[in-house]
Amino acid sequence: MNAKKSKLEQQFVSVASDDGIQISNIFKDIAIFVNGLTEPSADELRFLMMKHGGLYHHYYSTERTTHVIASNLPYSKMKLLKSMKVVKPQWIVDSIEANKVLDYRDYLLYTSESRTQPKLPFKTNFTTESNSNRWIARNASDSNFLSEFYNNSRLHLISTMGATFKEYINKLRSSGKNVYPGLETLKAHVNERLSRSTDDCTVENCKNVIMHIDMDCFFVSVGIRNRHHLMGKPVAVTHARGNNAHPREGADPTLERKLYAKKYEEKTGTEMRKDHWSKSLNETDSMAEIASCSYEARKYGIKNGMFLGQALKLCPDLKTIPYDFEDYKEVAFVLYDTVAKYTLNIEAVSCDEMFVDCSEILSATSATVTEFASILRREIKEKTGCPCSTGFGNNRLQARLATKKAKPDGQFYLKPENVSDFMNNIDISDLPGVGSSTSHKLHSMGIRTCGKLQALPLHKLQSEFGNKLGETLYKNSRGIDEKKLVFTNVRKSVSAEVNYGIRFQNDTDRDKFLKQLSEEVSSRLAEVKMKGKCITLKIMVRSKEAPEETAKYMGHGLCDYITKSCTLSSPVFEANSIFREVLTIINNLNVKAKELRGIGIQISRLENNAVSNNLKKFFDQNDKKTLVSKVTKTFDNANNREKELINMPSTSKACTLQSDINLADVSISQVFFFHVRSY
DNA sequence: ATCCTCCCCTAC
DNA sequence: TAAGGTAGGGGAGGAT
Ligand SMILES: Nc1ccn([C@H]2C[C@H](O)[C@@H](COP(=O)(O)OP(=O)(O)OP(=O)(O)O)O2)c(=O)n1
Ligand SMILES: [Mg+2]
Ligand SMILES: [Mg+2]
Repeated sequence: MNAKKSKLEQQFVSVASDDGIQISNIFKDIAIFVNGLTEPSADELRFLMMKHGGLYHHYYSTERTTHVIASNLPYSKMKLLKSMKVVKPQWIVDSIEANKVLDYRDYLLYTSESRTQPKLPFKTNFTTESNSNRWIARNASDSNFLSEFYNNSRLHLISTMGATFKEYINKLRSSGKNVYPGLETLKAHVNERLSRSTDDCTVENCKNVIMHIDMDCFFVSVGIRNRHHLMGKPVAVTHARGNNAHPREGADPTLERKLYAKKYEEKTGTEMRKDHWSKSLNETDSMAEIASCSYEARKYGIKNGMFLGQALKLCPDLKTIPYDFEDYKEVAFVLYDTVAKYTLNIEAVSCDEMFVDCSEILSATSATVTEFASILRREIKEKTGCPCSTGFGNNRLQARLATKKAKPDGQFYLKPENVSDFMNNIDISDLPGVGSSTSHKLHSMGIRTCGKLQALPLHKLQSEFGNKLGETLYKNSRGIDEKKLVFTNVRKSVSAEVNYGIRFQNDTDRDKFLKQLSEEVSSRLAEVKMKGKCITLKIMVRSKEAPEETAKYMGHGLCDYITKSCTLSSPVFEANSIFREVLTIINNLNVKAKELRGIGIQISRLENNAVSNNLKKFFDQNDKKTLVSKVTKTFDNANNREKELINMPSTSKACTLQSDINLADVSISQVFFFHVRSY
């Protein structure tokens, strides 16, 4: 491959120097870096740039590279390059044809959800392969679909943010220099107080006080900060603004819901009571999901995850507001940073939620639970403008249930002597681990509260729900939870899946998407410096009885789920290796491309793919001459980069580096450079 | 016994 | 129109 490439390069070089003619100077202020496979190829682009007065960078430089050229950029890589102009290669070709530099903005690889970049209208008549970048991707056959989708998927956002904060806590804890400025402020406050509430904890039982903290209707709270007229009103965050669905030929919400219910009955032998689709919708009712709804909206029975159409039936007055992904991130970081001022004994649960072991905070400051909760909540509200609630108890279960009681904008300490009474009235579906399936089973046994649940003997619960869940139900119903907080998180799998917009006409489109997804997973593995032995392909296939057109626009509809995995003798992270395996799997499954409604790739049995391992491999696989030349080539670039990097916090530094590494495709030499420099 | 694969369930 | 992701716990049943 390398040999082939250099031969090509020589050809171009010799052609260029042979005739020595520069055709034009249109690219005189342009310097490109080509990422990944493109059409025209990188070598051809290099040749074209040379002929038209432009520069071609073998390595990406933030200072000097003006444009990144790519046909496909894994989304996770693209995110790191948000500030760069990532442009389709056609820009170069068309510019040469026009003999002037065309507006690169017409050739941007992706469209963003950002408000500053208005989306161009969709024109059905003119969509072609070569200019499809001008229009918004409608389904997974479009090459832009994946990034378009991830840019707008709130579930993708909360998943990646969850992972981000688990990693964030890991990093803060392992950085060693742990200072807790919050403890001093708390102490000062304690010294000023007039009297200690008797209705609170004493020094002895400060041990093992667990706090659970969670933002109140997170996305809504963030969104209404600057929408004063919506405060105190029923509000929901969703993509749709009202019941405005376009009717589509063959789409039948009533039929699909009936089939869904039928399938459910066949499986469970009981009637479906799915909250989120319990009302019949007509074809213009919105099937956009509500990510979060205000407490005023909840009074009407509206819930997170419900279709907007159904919510509007419950409350026609419901106001909807759009997403603001950047703001959610900002607020979430403030939440975590604020708690981290007091302790790093934090188990990150999600972007708006965590468990905290408060034993050290309370014993170090002699603050009461109530004092700490008030101060912490006030601080978070002052900094973010958003309310949160806290619950305290002797274990994570009690803390979580206390939060539930405290909401919204409140705090509650479930003291040991009150646990027994408190549990009696707790609804079984409030227990963590009890979702729709388990609660439905319990309901059909006539059990709705933990008090009732306590009457069932352990063996009965275990035979009904399995050993583990049975035991958990038995203990949790009594307020017992032996699970410890987990402060350092270890990844066990990495995956990327898309079950929206999957519509393929043929295997070629299917395979193109599968390749992009492989690149996405590979890029995520690289981000966390991991590789894995087990590759799993997950697909959703239209159920036989389901109509081809789904009730929800581009939704998956009623599906059968299939997963198939293969285990390799040695772990991999390269996109090609992953693609090869999933392609084999999908070809053996004999599922028609047109019937696919969802695709996912998961890598498990992970091992570290640490820099030092790569370095070692790099040394093993290259002779001395190659090593020296590769490292020298990146020296200049890396030297410039370091100036920018030096002021960054270590996490961003690692990210930026990682993006360079992926981008430049010179992983080892660049890492080598920094590795050596940092010691 | 223990492990592996293919599920199902749950939480955000 | 709409953006139904992602990670982990765990069970059934077959292979070792
Ligand atoms: N089905 C869901 C559930 C949650 N979320 C997002 C939006 C929520 O705001 C955020 C946090 O989830 P929570 O379960 O904490 O719910 P809220 O914060 O919205 O409300 P609560 O006050 O009950 O915590 O995650 C989502 O998009 N879809
Ligand atoms: Mg919340
Ligand atoms: Mg939450």
